[in-house]
Amino acid sequence: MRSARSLSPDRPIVADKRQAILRAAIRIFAHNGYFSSKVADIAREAGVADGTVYLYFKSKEEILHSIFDRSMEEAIADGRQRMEKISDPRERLRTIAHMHLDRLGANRDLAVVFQVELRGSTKFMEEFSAAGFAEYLKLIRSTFEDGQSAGVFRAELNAKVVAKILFGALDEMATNWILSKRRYKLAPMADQVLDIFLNGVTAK
Amino acid sequence: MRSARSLSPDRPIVADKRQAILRAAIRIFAHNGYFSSKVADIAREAGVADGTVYLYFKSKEEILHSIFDRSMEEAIADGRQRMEKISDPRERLRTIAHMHLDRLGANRDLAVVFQVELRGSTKFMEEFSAAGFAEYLKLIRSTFEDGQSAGVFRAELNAKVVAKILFGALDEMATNWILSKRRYKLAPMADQVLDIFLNGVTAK
DNA sequence: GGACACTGAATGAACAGCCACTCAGTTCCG
DNA sequence: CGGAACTGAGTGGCTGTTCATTCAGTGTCC
Repeated sequence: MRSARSLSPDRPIVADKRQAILRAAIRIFAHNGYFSSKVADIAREAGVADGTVYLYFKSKEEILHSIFDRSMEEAIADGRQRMEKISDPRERLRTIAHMHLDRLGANRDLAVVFQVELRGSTKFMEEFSAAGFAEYLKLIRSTFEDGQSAGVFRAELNAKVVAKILFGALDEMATNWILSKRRYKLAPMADQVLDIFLNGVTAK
Repeated sequence: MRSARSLSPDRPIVADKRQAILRAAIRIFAHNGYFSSKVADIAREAGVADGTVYLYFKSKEEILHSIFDRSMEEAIADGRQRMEKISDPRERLRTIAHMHLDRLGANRDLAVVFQVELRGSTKFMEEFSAAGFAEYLKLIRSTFEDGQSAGVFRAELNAKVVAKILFGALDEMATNWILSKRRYKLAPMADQVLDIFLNGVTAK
């Protein structure tokens, strides 16, 4: 190890602890719900003292925000990148849908936080909605509009509504998957949604 | 009025107070969120003392449950009744969708409770899901299956998934309507959803 | 090399505020 | 008068947040 840590001057192990706390919080929130989760539980799960949590986060609420921000940022960056290589609007929507369910399906705890905990108050909803969800809906919508311009999709449809429909359908798949006792793969549901959706919006 | 109340033997004004508390709770929950709502606030809004709330409800949580139970019961009874007069599966789904958004669109506070507050914890979600949502999904699903048998809808589609898609789309319309700053009518969105949905699932 | 001073990350006990729920007492009504 | 309905101040338990204290690691000076 030696003086390796002098490479990151001020905060040697910092990134790890922050990360550990976030990971712990996702698990705790998912299992107990945001409001029933105690900061002390998160600290224990992360292997740090209660006070340490407050060296990295201003409040319990900020932890929830950070979880959302990090994940959403990652997802959108990831998405934009994939979009660059695809030009067909139908394929683009297909990719978006798959990425959506892939991501949630890969981490059940995170999915619970996204599908349930983040929805639990208008206050949160408005904040989060303003931030990431809105942007995500816009991505779907503009992709759809491209398809309309290209004559692939029915021109008379309201793109904003169409975007909500696709999002809502995917969202319901995710929520149902979490609540279901049965264990099945989430990602493949995307194809069934797309089948109906694309069939419904494609210009003849 | 006089001795009219002796018609309901044991609890004269009971229904009124119970009703008042429920109504108050809907407003308070919608404005502050379930967890931030104080029982004292509900009591004040209902014009009763704190303790009175506990004469009618075992706990704060039971109030939330009652709101859900009453509304859902009413909605489903109402729905079944309307279904009797309609035989065409497409018309049935259209009616379900309209009733869904009509009901939520008619009472914003109740809509907030349903779309946001009831979704805020896996615990609630599981309980509620088990109860009413599941039954509602089943109603959609079996209506769709009738349509499949009749050759109206594509036979190769998984009815369970189709039901989730329709529900998810409607649900998203409602949630978006609540969160939106813009004021618009919710009910008409049903037609736009149905246009795409029916177009997507109809047998050619 | 080693003694000393310094730094700031980490700790966890203690605090302070909050609020669901209780219950002893009051009011109301027949 | 008696019982039922109602009241609302008080209580107990809980938990987010703070902060005095610790101490491993680092730099400085002789």
